[in-house]
Amino acid sequence: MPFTASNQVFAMVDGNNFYASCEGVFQPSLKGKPVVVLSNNDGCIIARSNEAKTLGIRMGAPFHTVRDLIQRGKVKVFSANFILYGDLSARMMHLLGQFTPHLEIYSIDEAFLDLTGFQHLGLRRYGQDIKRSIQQWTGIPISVGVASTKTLAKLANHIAKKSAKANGVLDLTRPQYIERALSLVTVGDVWGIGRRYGDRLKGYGIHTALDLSRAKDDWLMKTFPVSMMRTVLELRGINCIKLESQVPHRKSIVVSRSFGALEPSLSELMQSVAAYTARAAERLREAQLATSMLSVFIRTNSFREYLPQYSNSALIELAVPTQSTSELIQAAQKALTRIYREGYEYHKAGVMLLNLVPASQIQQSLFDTVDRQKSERLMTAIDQINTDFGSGTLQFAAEGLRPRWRMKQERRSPRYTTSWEELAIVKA
DNA sequence: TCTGGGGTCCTAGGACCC
DNA sequence: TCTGGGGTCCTAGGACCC
Repeated sequence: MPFTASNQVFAMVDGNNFYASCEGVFQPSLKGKPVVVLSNNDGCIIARSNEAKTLGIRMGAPFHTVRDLIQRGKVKVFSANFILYGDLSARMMHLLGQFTPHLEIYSIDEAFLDLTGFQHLGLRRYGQDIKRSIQQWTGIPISVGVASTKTLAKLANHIAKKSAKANGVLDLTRPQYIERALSLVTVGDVWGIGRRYGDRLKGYGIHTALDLSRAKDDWLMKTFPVSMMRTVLELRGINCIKLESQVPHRKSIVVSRSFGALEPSLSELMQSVAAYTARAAERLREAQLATSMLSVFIRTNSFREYLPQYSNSALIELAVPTQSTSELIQAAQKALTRIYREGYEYHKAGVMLLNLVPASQIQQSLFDTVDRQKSERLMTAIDQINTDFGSGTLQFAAEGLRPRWRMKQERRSPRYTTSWEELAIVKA
């Protein structure tokens, strides 16, 4: 018996074309029109409405390579507006929480729901209820996949989104349907199998999720990392990946940006690194964490093979975990001077905070020269002002004023839900 | 001209120690 | 000059996810 019945029931819910759908929530005139959303720096396509997909605009395509398609197809183009998407996401997750005792928020637009014990309600009907509710209260269309493991729920969701018959909801808990479903899904579309493993598997004659579920265990174990075996067991209905409703605290915080066409000078690199550090430190305090290790990296544009290439990073350890922006900016600038070399066109820089610990665990060191309590009060005050009066109201001098290197965002929609200046205007 | 950003996990291999 | 095995820890790089 390849497919084990399990009592567990998971639903995987995600927003269809989430970012593009978010743009449509406050602009009903976009309905039925092709819409795309661009990455930071307006670099490439990160979301497409169904109509934009039909035009042949590929996910991840650099903006400039699809400019023609976009003009011909009269596609509406937006710069990413993550504040808006985050807010709509929070509303969606809040509603989903009312449908389950255990919710795992997996990404900005995806969640797993524990529906174990809900079978008597009719899982398909329950899924339709969820879908209707989210559509009604947020305006976001979603898809729902239901199955006995998270990997199968993902797969059910994948089919639900594509099949007209499913109408956005697929219940895959009954074993007799699983084989057929697995045969419909390309191996590369299975959760946990990416491009590389997908190609390798095809090389071995494994083309569908069904083929993969039938592969030999010992061969899998010696050919791939253990994560592959987990995926295969999950496809067979054996639970290996638990629902995580209590998210463990994150292990790293990264803030990085590319500079686009600009070639920053050393002083501009210094400013940008200071600004990224300040942003990372804000997120650190928001999560009530502290860091004792900071890494800075810079690199040239690897797409331009004809130019001299350079990429390096430097790690700075701090004696005591800290949340202080000024302390971190000092460390970051020290790291940058270590790795900076003249004569290169830098394309990207970033700051990583590592070794994160709960802020409550910070212990004063004997050799500590910083007055931590004073620094903490200052940071709290700065964060509060920036929350109340808008991000960037107060900033550190090291970040520079009106810098050239700030990213391009020429087509951002208003922050309808989070900014007083940008509320939707209703004409009656 | 123009190619995102932010995460996690796993493994291999080196350094080091006994 | 050649010669051992085993354990731990760390890091870099590769793979995956959204």
